[in-house]
Amino acid sequence: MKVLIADDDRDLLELIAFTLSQAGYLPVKAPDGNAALTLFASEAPDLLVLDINMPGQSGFRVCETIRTQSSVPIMMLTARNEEEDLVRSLELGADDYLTKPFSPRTLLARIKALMRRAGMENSGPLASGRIQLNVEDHTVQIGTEAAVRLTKLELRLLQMLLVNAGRTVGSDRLLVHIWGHRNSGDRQLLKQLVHRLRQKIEKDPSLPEILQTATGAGYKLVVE
Amino acid sequence: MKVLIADDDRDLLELIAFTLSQAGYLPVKAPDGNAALTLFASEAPDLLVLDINMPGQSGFRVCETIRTQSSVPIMMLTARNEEEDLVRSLELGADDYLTKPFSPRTLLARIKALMRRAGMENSGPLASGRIQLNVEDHTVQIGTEAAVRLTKLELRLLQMLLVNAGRTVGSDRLLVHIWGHRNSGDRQLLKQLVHRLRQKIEKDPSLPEILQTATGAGYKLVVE
DNA sequence: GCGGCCTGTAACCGTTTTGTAACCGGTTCG
DNA sequence: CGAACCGGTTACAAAACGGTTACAGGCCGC
Repeated sequence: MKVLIADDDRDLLELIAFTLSQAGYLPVKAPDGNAALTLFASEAPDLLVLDINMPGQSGFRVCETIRTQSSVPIMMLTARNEEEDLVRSLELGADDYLTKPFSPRTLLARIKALMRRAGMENSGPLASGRIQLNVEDHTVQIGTEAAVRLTKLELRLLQMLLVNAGRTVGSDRLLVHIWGHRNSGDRQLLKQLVHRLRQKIEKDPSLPEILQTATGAGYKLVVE
Repeated sequence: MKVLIADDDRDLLELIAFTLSQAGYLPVKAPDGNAALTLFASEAPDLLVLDINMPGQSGFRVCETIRTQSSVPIMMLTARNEEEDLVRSLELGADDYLTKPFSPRTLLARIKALMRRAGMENSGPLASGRIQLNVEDHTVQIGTEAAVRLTKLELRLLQMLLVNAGRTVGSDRLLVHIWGHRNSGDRQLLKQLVHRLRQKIEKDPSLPEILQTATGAGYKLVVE
């Protein structure tokens, strides 16, 4: 499993590469953004770890560029005071992020989680029961119904619920996953998003069968 | 969710414990490193918060020792000028750190993040005897009965009682755990909450078999 | 620039949850 | 005995929550 790491901090780059090779991955090292793009093309890694702050091409740019051609999982690295950038990263298509400093253990755990989440060997449609989510072209198909087009946010919501299909996902977790850190009291956004998604995927949106409410806790997907 | 806190600063220890109990965690307090190790063995907490500077065993040592036997998430606390120790801590397997002073809000956010990362956000159903508490979607199942939905406060109460199943839990402790510090005379709230919970989980709420009263002391859960 | 979606924001409504008060019966103790 | 206290219960008010409607600004393709 190849992992491309891009960071201009030499020490950190080596540390990460070492950690990953210890864990059985094949690290590919890029000291800046341009190298990252070149190596991405030549090495075809299975996962990317991008620092945001890099000379020349920022991690942002790299992420943006790569997302135009691939849905490979991307993890961003960021310093503690760049949290607004985070939201932008997620919007650009990054899948997870880590705030520096972090422990090698943590990085490893998150990378594993990302691989698992991405399904890795199967980067195609994410499915569970009668729900089939096609991440690439933003559509879902429920049972034998016609496929429905989703917006970016609806996709994120459904993705998170589908990964945890059958189990309740807390509102806070959803908020963080969909919008990045947000004023914690902002339940209205989630309320809205759930409502809009239900209009699209439920037979009778006022009696939800798929996207159910766990009052006081969160929402869950019923997939039988 | 039990959290072991080790700090020799009494005030800070109490503050952290209070903050965590407010947030629904079960704090366990250790005034020094040795106590931390003892309590770690006896209480089996789900997360550790360790101050680095402590008389006797430093947080450092404690971290090292515990890592030899467990991969429980560890957060280190450090004063501003101890940053070198930090790096060593992280290398030793700590998962995150906070620099003093910090706000309770911050601590809480980081602890939550840590739990999530460790994948123990919803550490599955907490069970004892015939009582099965599902924290993630706020339900309990008693024996083979249908699962019952609980409110946030009912969940906290039952959680506290279940963790101490069979033993009496004092009213004051319950009050603190559920509402945080409160006008101490406010037993009415607890009375109410117990009453409401009994309506949901007891076969005959007027003859409680599960949630029993220890007159003058508190309540306890009978799980046989 | 226009019209279309997508997203964020506010307001309203009915329901659930939580807080507060009052009453009841039992026990304790001066 | 009677006042004080305790826990259980009933009743009601206040606050929070979730669903819904409506609307405005942003963005994109035409």
